Amino acid sequence: MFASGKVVSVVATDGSRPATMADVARLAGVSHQTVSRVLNEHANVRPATRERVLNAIRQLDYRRNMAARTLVTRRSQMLGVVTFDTTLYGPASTLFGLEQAAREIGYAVSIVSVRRIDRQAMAEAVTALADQAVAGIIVIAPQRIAVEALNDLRVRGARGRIPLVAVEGDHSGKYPVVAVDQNAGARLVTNHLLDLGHTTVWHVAGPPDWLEAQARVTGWEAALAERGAPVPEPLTGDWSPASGYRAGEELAARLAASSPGVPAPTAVFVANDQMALGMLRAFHERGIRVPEDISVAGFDDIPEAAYLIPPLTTIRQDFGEVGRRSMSLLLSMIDAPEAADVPQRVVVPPRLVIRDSTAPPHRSDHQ
Amino acid sequence: MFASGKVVSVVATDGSRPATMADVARLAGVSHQTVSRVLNEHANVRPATRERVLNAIRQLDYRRNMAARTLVTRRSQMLGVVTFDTTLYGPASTLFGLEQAAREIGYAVSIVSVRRIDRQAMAEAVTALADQAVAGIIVIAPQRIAVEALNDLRVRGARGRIPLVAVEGDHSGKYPVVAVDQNAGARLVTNHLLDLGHTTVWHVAGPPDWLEAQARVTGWEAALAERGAPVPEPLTGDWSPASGYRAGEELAARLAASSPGVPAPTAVFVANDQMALGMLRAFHERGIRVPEDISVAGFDDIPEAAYLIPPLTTIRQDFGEVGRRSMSLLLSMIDAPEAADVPQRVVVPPRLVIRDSTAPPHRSDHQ
DNA sequence: GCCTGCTGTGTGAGCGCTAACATCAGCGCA
DNA sequence: TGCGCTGATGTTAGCGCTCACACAGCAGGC
Repeated sequence: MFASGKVVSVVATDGSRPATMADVARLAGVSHQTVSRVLNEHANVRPATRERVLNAIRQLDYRRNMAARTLVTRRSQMLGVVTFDTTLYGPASTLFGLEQAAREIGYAVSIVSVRRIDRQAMAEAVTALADQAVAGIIVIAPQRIAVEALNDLRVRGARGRIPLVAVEGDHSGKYPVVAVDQNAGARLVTNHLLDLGHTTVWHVAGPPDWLEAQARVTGWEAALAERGAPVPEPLTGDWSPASGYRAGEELAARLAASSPGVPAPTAVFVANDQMALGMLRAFHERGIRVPEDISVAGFDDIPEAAYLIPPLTTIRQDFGEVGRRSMSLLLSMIDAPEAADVPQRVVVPPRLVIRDSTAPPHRSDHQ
Repeated sequence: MFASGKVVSVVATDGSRPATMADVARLAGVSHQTVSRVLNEHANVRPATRERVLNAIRQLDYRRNMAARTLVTRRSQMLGVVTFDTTLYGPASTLFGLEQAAREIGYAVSIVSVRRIDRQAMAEAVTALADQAVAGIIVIAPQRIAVEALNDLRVRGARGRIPLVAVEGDHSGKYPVVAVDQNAGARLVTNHLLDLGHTTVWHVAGPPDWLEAQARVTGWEAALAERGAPVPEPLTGDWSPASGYRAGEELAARLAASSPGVPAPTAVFVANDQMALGMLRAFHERGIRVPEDISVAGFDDIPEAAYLIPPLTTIRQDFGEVGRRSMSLLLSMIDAPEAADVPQRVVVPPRLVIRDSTAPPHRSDHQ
């Protein structure tokens, strides 16, 4: 009888006002308060009464008015997400995972994407969310400045402090962090290359103000140091294919200029797949073969990675998992605002994906 | 005196409840209604009074309670976005543009990303947004089923019909559409290849249930027909690099099997860049040179396109512009709900980006 | 018989805002 | 002088919900 036929009616069946709690109460022959109790799953409602109310709700196609609820509880069934650039693969995937997880537990998601990250932009973003009385906030804050801005904020809503979780930041701040273990990922690739027999591994880092970029540098250095391998001066890019291309040119020059005294690079760990992609082209144009002349490894495992020329060895980050974990962390903070047992750092392990862009060094040419 | 020092205080300065309109009214020595009038920019408030109110607002760090406002106006300052897969380059970029545009005009954005698109998922997504009393909805609905589901919906909120704009859909529906002209884009590439001297152009299409995929097929066919070129049977992929790789294998087989009677393909228009990327690798592995042996063109102009091997000729879609345009269209519908002069279709022109993956056919081998 | 305590339900107030109406001073004009 | 008009402001009544409390009914204990 209801919701039949082709037309799906959202909210109201006829042309009139949507049903209110009072309408439901009248139809079920109870008070509006009893309807509220049923909706909020309070105890102490007789099963028979509950059934009558539920029937009335179905019959009237009743939907609770969120605004009224928010007004009195001072908290909406909404979560806020502050993100930096939803076009980048990492943030986009995290956002996607976040949204899925939120909706499963009955929260809507309001997003604010900031163009530049600074104190003011961060304050504005968080204020906009506080205005909506969000129950909690997740900040995808991969840059140092974002974490600093966050620490200066006193995030208050109509109901006191708003729980906040940072994603992909570091642990220096006041807020719990959920992140993929960048350091471990960097060690993983570096050790993989070392294991293949390379004397050392070069590195193309991401922008220095990105925490992830720095963690990858640190992990790479540590792995090298542990094995007693020399630590070359890292090159720096900006995550873009263009910057990877430029780094490739530079490495190519070093390859050409190598001599017995100045050994040629035989392996590079590039801080993300897009830069690795640019580097691959730079090498290709110069007739430098990957992995025969030089091994190249990336980070992220973008969908394209498996189809580059050659298929790219890289580190896979499970962004969906990051989204889910941060959501459940946030939820525990919302439910128990003062609990001390909230983990301050949740780490998602990365995984090494070996493809064809890495191989043992070629021992024929120079030394 | 205010907002000084390092700590940015959001919403409230001290530990008490946030200020209400009544607090502001008291401090300014007026009624709360006058405060409301100032806030809503009503006429008939004396400049001196307005100043006093504004000062009080600043002094108390007052922020209007959205929930209360929404409750009485039956409409929130929020826009809803339904999107399919925020991980894909197109939807992600559109979402980004959308959010920027929305915030500039003072709207918050609530997103719902659906995993699979069908009537029920669509109805749920839209219902969730209606529950939040969004002022308008934008649906990024690139698939046929999405448009159909939309047409079956009667999108009603607490305040009657909610304005809705579809992005990247087609025009068969009840709702205005904003989209890049896929057909024109396909013609652009096809003609470019024909102009280079190719006898005909092969095509790798996207999934048949995607409207964009179909529009690209149509445009390609039309361009071929106009020039009297033969229309080869199109191959089909699923947007992924893997499917592009498989299409590449198939074309490679045709190249190998070509004879004077069965001419070899010399040019392919691939329906998106990711598939083109997969195809490039398939060709590379088989020693088929691009563009010497075969020209390859893509669609989208993803950030990687310029750094593929070889750099990819493709069609650039301005997703940011799509976002901005749909936002302003939606806004005009919100402001004038019954206006008949709302455009039913806004088309954003695509642009041909010529790089190195396309060239005149090599007239040496067969033929 | 009465008190106590529990369960199930109803009543009333009020969250912070806007919309509609009410009020009132000041002015022009017959 | 009185009338109506306008501009500036105040007053009142909700929007639809949840919270705190009231209260009835019934069991159990003494």
